[in-house]
Amino acid sequence: MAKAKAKRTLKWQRDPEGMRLRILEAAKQEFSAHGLAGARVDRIAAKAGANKRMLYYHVGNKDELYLAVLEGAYDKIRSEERGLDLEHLDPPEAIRRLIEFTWNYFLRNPEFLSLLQTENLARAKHLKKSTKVKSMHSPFVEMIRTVVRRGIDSGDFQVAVDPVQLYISIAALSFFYLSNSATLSVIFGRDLLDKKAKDERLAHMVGLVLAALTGQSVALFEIAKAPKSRSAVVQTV
Amino acid sequence: MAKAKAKRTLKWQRDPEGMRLRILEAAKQEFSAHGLAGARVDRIAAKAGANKRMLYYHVGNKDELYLAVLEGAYDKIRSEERGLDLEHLDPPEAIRRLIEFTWNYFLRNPEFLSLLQTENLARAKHLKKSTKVKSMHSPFVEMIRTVVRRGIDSGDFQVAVDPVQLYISIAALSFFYLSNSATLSVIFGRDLLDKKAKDERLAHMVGLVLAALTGQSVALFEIAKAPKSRSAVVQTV
DNA sequence: GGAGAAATTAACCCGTTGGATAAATACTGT
DNA sequence: ACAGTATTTATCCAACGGGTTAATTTCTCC
Repeated sequence: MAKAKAKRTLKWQRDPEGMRLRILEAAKQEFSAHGLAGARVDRIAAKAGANKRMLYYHVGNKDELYLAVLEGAYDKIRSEERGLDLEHLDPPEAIRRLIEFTWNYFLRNPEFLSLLQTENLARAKHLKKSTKVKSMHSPFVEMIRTVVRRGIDSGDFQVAVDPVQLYISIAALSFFYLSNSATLSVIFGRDLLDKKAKDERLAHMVGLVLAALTGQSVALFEIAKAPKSRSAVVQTV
Repeated sequence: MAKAKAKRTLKWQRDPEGMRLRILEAAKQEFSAHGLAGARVDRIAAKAGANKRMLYYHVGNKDELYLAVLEGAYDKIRSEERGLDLEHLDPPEAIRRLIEFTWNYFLRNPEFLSLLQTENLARAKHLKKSTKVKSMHSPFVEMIRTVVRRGIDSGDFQVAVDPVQLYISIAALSFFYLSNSATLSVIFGRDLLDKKAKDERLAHMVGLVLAALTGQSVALFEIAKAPKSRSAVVQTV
């Protein structure tokens, strides 16, 4: 019989790279769903369609696996941010885009939020060991610093802000809302994740930050576009 | 011999209430330090100076213990907030005080942050079971709503904001900074918890929120008190 | 086509951990 | 003072979970 063809039913196939990816993906799911201590090595193996031994063979023990996942997560968001191209937008638009990107990225990648929470619960014990992660953030900070400086020079922004401080605030507004939506929804008795609530939140955040930077609180919220002079405009809810 | 006096060395004393408190305190420490899955029942017992059996006798199993801790945490912050007395301050001052209180409360009670993170990792599974917690938040929201309304009527605030949205933003700015300070300090390469950094953060947050509400970005940052007309003022860093 | 390396499976090991059982000790009211 | 109950201690254990060892199968290159 032709050798290339009916190779019979092999019990398994070799696929080191694919296996490694499946393991990391499964681990990401598991760690973000259950935290570091709550994660189960057996579940990761099962989810990856692999034998538990494979985790140790391809990545390492539980902690190393976790760090690999974490590094991958940072890698992904920073690389997407690099494509934002804020240089060619006028400063207020650049800030708006950064906020919108951050918000949407967090929405699309809830595991990223969970992983960060988990790592902070561990006081960044693992991240501190990583050499990769430390180096990839200064370009990002410079990107924001440039936007701020341009905004001041153009007169769009009233006050210079430390770019790190600004980025932390932008991230905070999205991060806290989303990562704590479960408890917040319970205590405030409303679903913070339905369509309408999410739209309102984005508008609120953009308004808050841009108003503070530009001093133009009329443009604060989108619905405040055509108000009757200076009297207050009530935001949706 | 006098009975009240030399009662000899008792092997142990009864103290149900004290024991319960010590257990809850120890559990708070343990859960906030290690998360739900990472917490060890034996460690809690040891830390409480008790026998493991006592946890089950006085509170319940691990999950019930955890919920009791969580409820206690919410209870404490809401009760302190009730003493803020925002009604008698003019609106911008009231907001400033709320921000400062929130910031300082989180600083003084880091376990509260950890507990919330842990509970959100669990998607509020436990909190949903709690009947106590749900009821104690509407007064708080009303308190903020009143401040906002007063600010609009007085002309201090330019735009009406949903009080829940506003509170979430205020909490977010402090919460994220503090709860994620470990990873943020690593990736940005500076210690976000030293004295100077904390002072700057508080000023930044107050400036951000008040500028957005009042539209007075000149008063944004404390150091921007005496700027040379409308040109930009560089914030500390 | 087959030897040796790479990848994967299967089975096991052993400390840990949440929880339970039973016995001992301290109070309280009478 | 003592009986009965509330509180606490002393052990125990079965399941779990991370990690390891050893055998099996597939692939590659000569």
